[in-house]
Amino acid sequence: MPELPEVEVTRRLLEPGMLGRTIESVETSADSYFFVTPPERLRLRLPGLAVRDLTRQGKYLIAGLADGSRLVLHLGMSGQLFLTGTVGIPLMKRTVPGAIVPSQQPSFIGDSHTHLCLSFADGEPRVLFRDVRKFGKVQLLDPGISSSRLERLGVDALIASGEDLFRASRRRRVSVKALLLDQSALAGVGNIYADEALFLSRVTPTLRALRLTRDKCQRIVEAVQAVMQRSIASGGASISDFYAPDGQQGSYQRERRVYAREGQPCWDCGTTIKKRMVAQRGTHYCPKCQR
DNA sequence: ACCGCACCCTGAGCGC
DNA sequence: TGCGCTCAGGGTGCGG
Repeated sequence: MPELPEVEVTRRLLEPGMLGRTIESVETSADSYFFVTPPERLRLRLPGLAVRDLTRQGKYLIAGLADGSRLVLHLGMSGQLFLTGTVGIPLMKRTVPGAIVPSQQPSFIGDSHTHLCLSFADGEPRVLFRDVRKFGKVQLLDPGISSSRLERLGVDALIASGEDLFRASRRRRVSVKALLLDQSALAGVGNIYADEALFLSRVTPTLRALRLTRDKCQRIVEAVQAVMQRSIASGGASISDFYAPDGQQGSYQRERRVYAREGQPCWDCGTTIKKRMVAQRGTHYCPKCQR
């Protein structure tokens, strides 16, 4: 689900519900590989810490805490972050029990897919982290400790230059599609925006990275940023089930030109949009516009 | 160093 | 209705 634009939309809506607030208690589901930091440790360490800032690096959200530690969150494929209380949270077809009537709380808010609940000293709202497939991650970094996950990331896609992509493409025999999905090249591009940006810049997904010119890299990065900025402005892409922390869905899916449009006509030339596997991912493109 | 692949997990949609 | 199969917007770790 979530690529850079969805994570940024999440960050913007979550920020006012976290900034300056002191965590009072932490509830978690049972330990699983969702927890890079074991849940007992989160329950022990987080209470008493205020949230200093909420930043984003690629698809990662990072809450800076008062003692200098950082809570790193990744949404994986199906992760959702919610603020309780606002509207009653749409979770697939259900609503989180207790999201609307907090007083009826049992000990744990949310459903069986809710893995983390942060409660704050000043009351509602709480922050819920739900993730059906558990490909998401939560990790607490002690003050001054770095994370190999974050260190591996390339320049954030929103601020990258054509030259950044060009440098990352040298001596890479992989397809340009694979290069865009590589988080150490540009951070934040996923399958949807890779396909959309390649369409917009008229580049075939299978083109070898080492054959890219500076000029083409420039066009691709401009296209990546154009589709991402546009998506952020429209609340992200809710193609299957992205919900922002306030329960709202985005509308970027209505603007997509190729992703999940196989068999439909290209908006520009009318040619049928094709889908094939590139870099082990479903890849959508217009065979006439992109070559 | 780089590359492709298996794998982590659950749910939806499809054909039979 | 139900079964089994495939696929899904991500990332890591492994062997070649």
